[in-house]
Amino acid sequence: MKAHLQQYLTSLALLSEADVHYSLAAFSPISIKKGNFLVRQGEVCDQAAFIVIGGVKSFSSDKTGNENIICFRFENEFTTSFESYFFRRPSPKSIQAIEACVLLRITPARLRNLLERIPAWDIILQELVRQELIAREKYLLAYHNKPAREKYLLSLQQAPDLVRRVRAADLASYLGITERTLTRAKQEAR
Amino acid sequence: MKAHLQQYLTSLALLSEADVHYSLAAFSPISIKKGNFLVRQGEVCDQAAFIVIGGVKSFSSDKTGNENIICFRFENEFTTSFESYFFRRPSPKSIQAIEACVLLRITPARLRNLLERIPAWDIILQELVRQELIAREKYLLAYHNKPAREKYLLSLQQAPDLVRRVRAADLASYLGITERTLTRAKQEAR
DNA sequence: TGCAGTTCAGGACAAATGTCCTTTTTAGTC
DNA sequence: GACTAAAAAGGACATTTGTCCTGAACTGCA
Repeated sequence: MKAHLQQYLTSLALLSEADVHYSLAAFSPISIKKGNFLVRQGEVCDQAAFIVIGGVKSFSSDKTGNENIICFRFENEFTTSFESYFFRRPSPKSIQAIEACVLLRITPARLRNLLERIPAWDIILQELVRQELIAREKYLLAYHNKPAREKYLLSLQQAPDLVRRVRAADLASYLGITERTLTRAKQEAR
Repeated sequence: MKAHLQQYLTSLALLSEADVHYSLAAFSPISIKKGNFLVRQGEVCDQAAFIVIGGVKSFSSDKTGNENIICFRFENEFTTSFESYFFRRPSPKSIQAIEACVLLRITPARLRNLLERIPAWDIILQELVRQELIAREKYLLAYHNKPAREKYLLSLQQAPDLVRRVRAADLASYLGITERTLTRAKQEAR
């Protein structure tokens, strides 16, 4: 169950074997169904999760319920509403399972404990934040200010697995276009 | 000249007076004209800068020269091509002065020196990265998947100073629309 | 003050995208 | 295998946005 996380933490080469072991104990496994929420926009996020199986989407939604997806996460990635989790503020976004998921969760309290006992966790978190920033910038630099067809072709090229895996409506939201426009782009690509 | 940076560093409450003093010495003042580049896309960024006076834009540009602006920075903010500066990789974006600027620059080598001598600089950098991530997410959560007029009204409301200060073409690029569309939005807002 | 370069507003038309809806396809369940 | 729900495709039309262009307003500097 925790084998993937164990391997992930080991591969970072920042923790001793004992540290990895101690760290694993701080995570609790949970299975959730497709459609369940890890966090709801406006609520304080009290968990970060390592995804063992499945995938999630992060998004904001307006009063009319339109979803604005800004990121997906899958196996062997962490997911949380970063600001909300660390600063205990209402979350600006929701995180929802787009597939049945198996997660390893950790509460802020347990994470604080890890940080006190194992200083290297500080490095790990720094790196996660950095990667997250780089990912957001990469998205903006590549997709922002591009017409729909180009964005679709780009996603096909840069993230074919994502295109295959998420449903059309979610991919469209991520690309900042409507489902109808995505269909047209697909059709023209044939 | 360095008074603003001194005040900025002091206000963080992370450095002793001596640390602040030592830190200031690592920064070199430079004046640049509107239009000059701090970094060019594709080159390795060898400076981070604290903006004393003026403003800059960060953007990617495609072969046709279209600018895709993803962020602005002004007085009392740091600016750099983060990944390029820290990992010595080609920068995915350019940073260019949109006004005459007075900057305080620091090279990666000098920053490393600061990090060795003053551990609190680690905290400062972490915080800068965090703020950067939060800013990008905030943009995406608020502006992504919104029609042009709404984005313009939102920027008017959330960042009126920015709207006043940057030229229309740059604001349009930042909002992901054309200058013509921005003009229409302005007209309808009257 | 006048001139040149830059920035901004807006007309006319074309193209892209969105809305609303129906049909087809797919996936899951008993 | 049949039934149901979910997802995807696509038609018809409205709206938004973009392109190309011109003229007005503004800015900096001689």
